[in-house]
Amino acid sequence: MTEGQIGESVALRLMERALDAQGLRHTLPRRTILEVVAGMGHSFTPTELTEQVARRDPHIGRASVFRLLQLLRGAGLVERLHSPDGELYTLCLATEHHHHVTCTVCGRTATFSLEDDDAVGRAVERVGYRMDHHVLQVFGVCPACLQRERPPGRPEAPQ
Amino acid sequence: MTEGQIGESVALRLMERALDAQGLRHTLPRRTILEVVAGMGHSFTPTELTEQVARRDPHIGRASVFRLLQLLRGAGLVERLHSPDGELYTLCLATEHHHHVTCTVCGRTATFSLEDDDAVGRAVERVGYRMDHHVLQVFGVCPACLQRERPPGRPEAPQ
DNA sequence: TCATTGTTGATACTTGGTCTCATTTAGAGG
DNA sequence: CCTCTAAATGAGACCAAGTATCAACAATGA
Ligand SMILES: [Zn+2]
Ligand SMILES: [Zn+2]
Ligand SMILES: [Zn+2]
Ligand SMILES: [Zn+2]
Repeated sequence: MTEGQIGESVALRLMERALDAQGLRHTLPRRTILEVVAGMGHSFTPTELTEQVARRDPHIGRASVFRLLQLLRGAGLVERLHSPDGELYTLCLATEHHHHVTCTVCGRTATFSLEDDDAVGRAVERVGYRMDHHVLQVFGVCPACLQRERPPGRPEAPQ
Repeated sequence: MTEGQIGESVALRLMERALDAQGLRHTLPRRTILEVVAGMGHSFTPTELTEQVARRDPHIGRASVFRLLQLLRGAGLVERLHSPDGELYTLCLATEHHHHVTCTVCGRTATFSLEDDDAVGRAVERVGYRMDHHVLQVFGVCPACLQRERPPGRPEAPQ
């Protein structure tokens, strides 16, 4: 079993458990969409998702895909972010608070944590607001794409 | 002259200078849209903006509004953010790096800075990415709305 | 004044997403 | 296994936020 497949089945199990926890029913459309989401190796756009779902079962409606995405977001298992080229959804299984970097070249996403995450809350309180929630979106270039961008033997020109 | 009006004229001047700096022409539609943007006391949705623009000059096309918004974003004078209820644009004149808190009740926006803003870049580097840009969106409740939410004499129930 | 080139508005189109509603189906209880 | 009900579905209309195209128009510089 490849690492990807392990990740997939874990993701699938977690997502199903999250739906169970909300007393939601097991249906075939849900199962299909969940499998597709779990199979996504990286962040995906709604169109990518709906296309892949339609490929497995053209009968499944667009609305159901969005409905499920919303449930998963509510359960904290996928996050939506607003990338320069459209909406991106990312599967996210980590439980402790963290943030995401998304590669603007290939879409690969990594997670990281801040040493002092509460700094935001404190800074906001200083201007009199009560913080509800915060979203930190980071875009950059992943190690693999950096490698490709600056091939060995042709070092980056000094800027 | 009220504080709001001072802010408006400053905003207007800054925005026109930004367009000048790009060698862009002075046109009536642009002027009108700029005035409306400058007159916005808080963050606004595209629909709010287009409605207000249409009220001043129903002849101005939706596309021109979006085109100008894009120019202003490029010049760093307005920021777009993805709020729970739709897109929000915020006029932003400060020059040094900062972030925004948006009140989820009334839309009022405040700015704040982090003591250690580079913490994000460092955290991202630690996972091997090169950071391009980051967006920190904070939503909360502004002092005024907090006041209204918890009126004097009826203290917040201990939770 | 005139020519150039940037800008505009109309219109069509795309993407992301919600709403409604009639039909289907999961799954609980008998 | 059957029955009933509430949940879930898909079709399709609808809406918001943009973008692309393109012919008409207008700001500026010569
Ligand atoms: Zn995550
Ligand atoms: Zn990459
Ligand atoms: Zn700002
Ligand atoms: Zn407020």
